[in-house]
Amino acid sequence: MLSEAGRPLFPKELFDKAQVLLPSLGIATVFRTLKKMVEEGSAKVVNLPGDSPRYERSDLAHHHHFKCFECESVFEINGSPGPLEKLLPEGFQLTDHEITLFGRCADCSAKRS
Amino acid sequence: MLSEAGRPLFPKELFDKAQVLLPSLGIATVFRTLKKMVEEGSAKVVNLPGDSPRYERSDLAHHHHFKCFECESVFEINGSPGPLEKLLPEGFQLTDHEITLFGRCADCSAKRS
DNA sequence: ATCTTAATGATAGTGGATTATCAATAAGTG
DNA sequence: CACTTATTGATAATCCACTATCATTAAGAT
Repeated sequence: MLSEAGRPLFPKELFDKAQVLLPSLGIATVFRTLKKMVEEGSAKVVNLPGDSPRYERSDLAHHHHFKCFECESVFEINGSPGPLEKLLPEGFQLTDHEITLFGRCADCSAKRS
Repeated sequence: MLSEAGRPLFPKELFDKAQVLLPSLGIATVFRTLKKMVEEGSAKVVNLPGDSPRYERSDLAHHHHFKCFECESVFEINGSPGPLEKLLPEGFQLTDHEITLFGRCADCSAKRS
């Protein structure tokens, strides 16, 4: 149940993938396992705006996500824009940030022209 | 029902605020009105990671949001980090982005020291 | 004012994700 | 192996945001 793709997955996606290998698997076990993995630190919750939580392994380098609004696919984006601290008002402390890019992925862009 | 605060609001928040002025108001009307306003373009949906949709007036300049993980308050953040296009892989087209900063707001930072 | 049509409020219903329950199965242990 | 304990699968139950329904009320029109 541990392996993952190059993008964060929904519990249901994980369930479908895992069920191919372990047909008796139940969805409850997926949720239980994910919860445990997050507590233990081996998995991370990925909340993209407007969607229910996805999950990814936690040993990935800091990255963000791109969501194609046409095929709904999510991609990992490496690299970061400039420093974000300078955007904060006086007295605010920054501890985390989430950047989601939206647009058309390479495939959907190609199919369009 | 139209006026709003300096931050995006949940339908329920809007409902509570409006009910003070118009005690007979029902929650259905809030949802209906918001839907209409979004269609007409006078309001905008704000999806912050992990939360249900908030709403804000659409005549605001481009901005992002900061969410205090202590008091849960959301603040508008003006300004933008560097260009985001350069983060994209070949062939990807960027049409929108969402940046959410997390941390401790000025009030919660102060109360802490 | 009378008739017609649109907007509203109360609330039941829906949809989707997640959790609880509990009997069945699998793991450990000695 | 016999027994104790933990894990699992199936599914009912829960939670929440949102929508549908429909009788009532308010607006408009003449």
